[in-house]
Amino acid sequence: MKYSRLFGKTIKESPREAGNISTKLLIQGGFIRESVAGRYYFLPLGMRVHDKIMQIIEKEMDAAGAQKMITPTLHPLELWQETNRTSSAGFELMKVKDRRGAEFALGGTAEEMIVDLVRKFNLSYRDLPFTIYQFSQKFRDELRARGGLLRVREFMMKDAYSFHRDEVDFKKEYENMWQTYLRIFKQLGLNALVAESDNGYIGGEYCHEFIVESEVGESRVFATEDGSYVAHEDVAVSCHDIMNPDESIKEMEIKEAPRGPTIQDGVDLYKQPAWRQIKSVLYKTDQGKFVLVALRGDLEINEVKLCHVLGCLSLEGATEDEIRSLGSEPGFISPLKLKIKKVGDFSLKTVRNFYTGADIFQKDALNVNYGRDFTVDKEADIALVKLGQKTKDGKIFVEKLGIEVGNIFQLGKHYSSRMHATFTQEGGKETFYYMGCYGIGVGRTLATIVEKYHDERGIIWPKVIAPFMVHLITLSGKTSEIQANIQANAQVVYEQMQAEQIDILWDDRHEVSAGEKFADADLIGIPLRLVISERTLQDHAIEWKERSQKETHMIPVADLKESLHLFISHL
RNA sequence: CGGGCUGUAGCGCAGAUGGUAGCGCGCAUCGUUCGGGACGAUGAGGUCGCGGGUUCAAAUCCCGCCAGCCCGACCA
Repeated sequence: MKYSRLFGKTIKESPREAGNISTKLLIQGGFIRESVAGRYYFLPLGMRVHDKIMQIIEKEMDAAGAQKMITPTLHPLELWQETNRTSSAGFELMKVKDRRGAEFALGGTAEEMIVDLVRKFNLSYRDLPFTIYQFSQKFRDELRARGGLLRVREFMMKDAYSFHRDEVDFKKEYENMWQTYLRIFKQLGLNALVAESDNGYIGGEYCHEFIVESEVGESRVFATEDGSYVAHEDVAVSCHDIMNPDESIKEMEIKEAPRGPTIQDGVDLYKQPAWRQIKSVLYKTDQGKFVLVALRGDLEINEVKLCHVLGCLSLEGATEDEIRSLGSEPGFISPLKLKIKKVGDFSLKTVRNFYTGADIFQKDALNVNYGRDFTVDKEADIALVKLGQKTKDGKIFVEKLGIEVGNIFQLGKHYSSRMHATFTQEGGKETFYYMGCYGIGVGRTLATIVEKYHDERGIIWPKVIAPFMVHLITLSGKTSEIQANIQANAQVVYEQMQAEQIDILWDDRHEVSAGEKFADADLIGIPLRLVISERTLQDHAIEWKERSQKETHMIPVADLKESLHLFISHL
C-alpha cells in the first residue's frame, strides 16, 4: 500500500481531550474516526488491525472446536419476551419496528436467537455437545458512552454459545474456552486476569471476566498476591475480623444525639470508629417493596450481591419522605423497630455494643447487640470487599483496576428452560440443554492493546496485529538523478515484499518533509521502519529501525531479505 | 436521571462593554527547501449548534431546544 493512496490521514493536533490515550492515538493516527458518541468508523488502517484481531480469535476458536456462523442483526422481540429480558435488559436494548409494525431488538447479545435456532432442529444427545459462534455488530443503548472505544454503543463482538447434555459435559467446554481465551489474549500481547464475576442480565450461576490491568479500566477486582483468588468487586467475598470479642455486653440505652446524618457525624460525636456503628439503609426494590439493610458502619453495601439476595433486578434508595412514612428518620435509621423486611450482613456478628440511630431525629441507641436487641429476616454477605481485609483462607486482598476484554458464562438451563429448548436423551426423555456462552469485544481489545503498547510518540503495535509489518520511507534527493535512483530502489523493495506477502506501507509522498514522515511513522506504530535516501544509497544500504527500539542501523540491501524473515519469524 | 462545562472554517481555538467574523494547523497553486512535524507568496473555505425573543443592529443579551465532554447516579 502506498501512503499517498491510503484513505485516512494522521492529524498533527490531537483531537479535543479524548479521555484516554488509546482513543487519542487511534484518532490521530488515522485508525478510527468518531461518528457520534459511542459509534466509530474504522478507517482502512484501523480495519486492518481489527481484522487481524478477529483472525486470531477465529483461528483459536476453530482450533477449540467451535463453528462459525452468523445470526440476523434484528432479533424478533417475541424471543426476548420469552426469556423476560425485554424488561431485565430493556435499559440497554435498542428496538426498531418495520413497516408492518413487527418489533425487533437490535442484537446486544444473542442467547435467544441461538436457542431459537437450535430448538428448531429437534436434536438428540447424539448431536451434543457443540459450540457455535459468530462475529457480529452488537448494539447497547448505553446511558453514557465513555470517551473512546472502551465503552461504546455499537461494537464488533465475538460471541459463542455451547450446548450440552449436562453440567459435567458443560464444564469441560467452560475450561476449554477459558484456556482458549488465555491463548488468544496472550497472542495479542495481553496478560489477562481471570476474575469471578457477576452475570448481570445474562442469567446463569457463575461466570468469569478476562481483565487486562489498566488505570483507565472500569472493572475493579480484588485478588490475592499469589493469584489464588481473583474476583470482581461485585462478587468478591471477604472474611470479617471479630472486632472486640473481649468486651462485655452492656445494657442498651437511648440518648440525645446532636449530630448530622452521616456515618462520619457519628464517629465525630462519639470519638468511636466507624465499625462500632450500624449502617442502616432503606431500599425500594423494583417491585416497590421496602427493605432495610444493615451492616457494619465501616463497610459499604454491594448492591449486586443485595439484588441477588432479594431476587430483584434493581434497587433504589428510599426517599426522605418514604423513610419518615415508614416510621424512621433520615440519618437515624436503625434495624431496631421498623416492621419491614430486614437483611443483615454477616459483619453484624463481629461487633459487640454497636451504636446506631434510634429512628428519631437526633436520638441514638447505644450498646446495641445483634441477636439481643434486633434480628434480621435474612443474614447474607452483602458487603463490598474493603482493602486490607482477608480472604476466607487468610490471604490479604490487593485491588486492581482493569479493562474487561472478554467473559465466559455458565448459563445452565436458564435459557433452554424458559424457551423450552430440549433435546432427546438416551431412552427418549426430553431434556433442557445445559448451556454456556463466551464473549470477546474486538474494538475494546484493540483499544486495550494500544493502552498497553505506546510511547510518547505513538502506538507500538505487536507484530501479530500490526496494520502493516514494514513502513518504508523514501526521502527526496538533491538532484533528479538521485531522486530517480531512490525511487527505483524503493520500487524494488516494495515489489519484493509484496511478492513475499509481507504487508508493506510505502510513504511515497514527495512533498512532505522527512521530519513529518518520521513523526507519522512513529504515530502509526508499524513494527519495522525502513528508510531509503541519498545517504543510504551511497552505502548500498537501507536504514533499519524497529518501532520498539531506539537505535537505527544500516543493513546492506543484499541482506534485507534475510533480516526481514528473521524479524518476522520472531512474532 | 442529577450536577458542571462546551458548541464560531475539516481540526485546535480567539472574538471585552451588541456595530455585520479572525488566528494557527490542514487544504489548493507557485517558488525555495529536503534525515525529526521547513519557509515565503497567493488563494479557497463560515446560514457563529437549532428555534424564538429584545434591539435600528445579535456570534455577543434573554428564553427554549438539541448535541458533545467531564463527574455522579450509592449509604441516611
